[in-house]
Amino acid sequence: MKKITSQQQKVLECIEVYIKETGFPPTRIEICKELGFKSPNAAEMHLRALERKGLITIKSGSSRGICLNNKTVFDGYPVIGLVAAGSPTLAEENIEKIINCDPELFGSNFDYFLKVKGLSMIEAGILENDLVAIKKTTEIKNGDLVVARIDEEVTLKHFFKSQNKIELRPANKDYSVITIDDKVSHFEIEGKGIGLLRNH
Amino acid sequence: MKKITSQQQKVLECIEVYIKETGFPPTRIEICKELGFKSPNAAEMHLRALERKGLITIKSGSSRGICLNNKTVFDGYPVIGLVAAGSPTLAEENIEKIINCDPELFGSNFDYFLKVKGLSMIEAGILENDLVAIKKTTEIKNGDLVVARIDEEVTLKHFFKSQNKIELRPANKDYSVITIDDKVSHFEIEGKGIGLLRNH
DNA sequence: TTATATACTGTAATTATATACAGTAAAAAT
DNA sequence: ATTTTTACTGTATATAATTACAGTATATAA
Repeated sequence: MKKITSQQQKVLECIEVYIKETGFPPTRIEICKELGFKSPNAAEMHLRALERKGLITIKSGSSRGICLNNKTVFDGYPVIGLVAAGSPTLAEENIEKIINCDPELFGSNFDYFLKVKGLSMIEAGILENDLVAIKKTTEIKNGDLVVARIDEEVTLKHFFKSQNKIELRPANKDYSVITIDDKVSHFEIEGKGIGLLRNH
Repeated sequence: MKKITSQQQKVLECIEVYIKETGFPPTRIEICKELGFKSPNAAEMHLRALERKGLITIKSGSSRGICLNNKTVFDGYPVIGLVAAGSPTLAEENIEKIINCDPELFGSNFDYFLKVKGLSMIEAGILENDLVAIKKTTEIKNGDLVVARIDEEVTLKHFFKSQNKIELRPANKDYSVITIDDKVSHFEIEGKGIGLLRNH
C-alpha cells in the first residue's frame, strides 16, 4: 500500500466522521464545504487518489458511492486448547473456538485465549478450563504469569528469574517447580497472561 | 412507537442489508429494484411511513439521506463495587465503571459485573477484585454461585437449600456458613454468577 | 530536466435522485 | 358506511451529484 499525503488523510477522516455522524458518506461538495475547498474537483481528485491507494472504493455513477476499505473484519480471539507437540501455538489445528470481545477488555490488547489444562495454578485462582488471555511478548517481570514452551511442551506458570537460573513456579503445593537448565534443549517465552475468563 | 406493517418491515430490512453490503443507504429506485416495485413512489411512501413511525430519519434533499434510528447505543455492562446499604444494587452511585463486551461472552446474557470484595470464595478460584458476571434471576440450583441480599447487605456465596433451611456457603475454611433463619429480617436472591473476568 | 503526482479553482454537462402529482385498489380503522 | 391508511403504478420535474474538461501552481521522482 502506497503512502498517503496529509491532505488525503484529512479527506479520509472527513469521510469517516461524516459517515459516523449521518450514517451515509458525503458528496464531493460536502467534502469541499467541510475542508474549505472551493471546487468539487478538489474532492474528486483526492477521492481518486485514495481509491488508487486502495483505501476507498468509489461506486461509479452512484451518489455518495464511497466505500471505506479499511474495515478489518475482526471475528474475535481464538481459544487455544491443547497444543500439538511441535506445532505453533496459533496453528489452526489448535483453535478450539473463537470468542468475540472488546480488545480492551483486559486493559491492553492481547492475542489469544489459552484454555487451562490441569490444576497446577489453582492457588492463583486459575482453574481447569479457565481461559487466560495471552499477550504475545517476551517482556516479562518476575512473578508474571507466562506461557512458556519447554521442549515442545506448552505450560502456564509464574515466572521467576534470579542471577543464574530461571524458574517456572506452579501455584499448587502438589506440583514442583520447573528449573530451566542444561537438560532443557529448548526454552521459549510465548507470552504473558493479562486476564482471565471463566464460564460457570 | 406505532406498529409496523410487514411491507414496511421488508423495506426497513432492505435498507439495513443495503447499508451492510455497500456502506451507504439505497436510493428510492434501488429499494424498488430490490423489492420488485415498479414506481419510486412505492419506496417513497414506505419511507415516509417508517419516518412517521420513528424508525428512520429522512434528510430532505439529500440523495441516499436515510438514517436508521434503531441504533441502540449499548455502552456496556456496569461494574458494581461496594453496594451502599439499602440502595438497589444497580443504583448509579454503585457503578464503578462500564465494561464493553459481547453479551454472549459467558454463553447466556447477563446484567452486570459484581466486583468481589474479600476472600470468602477463594477456594472456588474467585479472588478479590475479580469481576463476576451476574444474571438477575431467582432460578437457582443447589451449588450455584449467587448474589444474595441479607439484611441490606450484599454477598456472593454458593447456594444450598435443604428441606428446612437455606445455606450460603463460602469457599474458604476461615469463613463460616450463613444460615437463613428467623434472625434474618430480609433475604433475597439478586442473581446468579455465570462467569468471571480477571485483570492480572 | 522532464515527467509525474499533488493540490487546487472554475465551469459545464450529463445523469442520478428526490419528490410532487395523478391515479387505482384493497384493507383497516372509525 | 365512510374515512383513513396501506400499497402500489406511472409520469414528470427540479435539483442533487458525479464527472469531464480547461486551467494554474508547486512539489517530488525518474
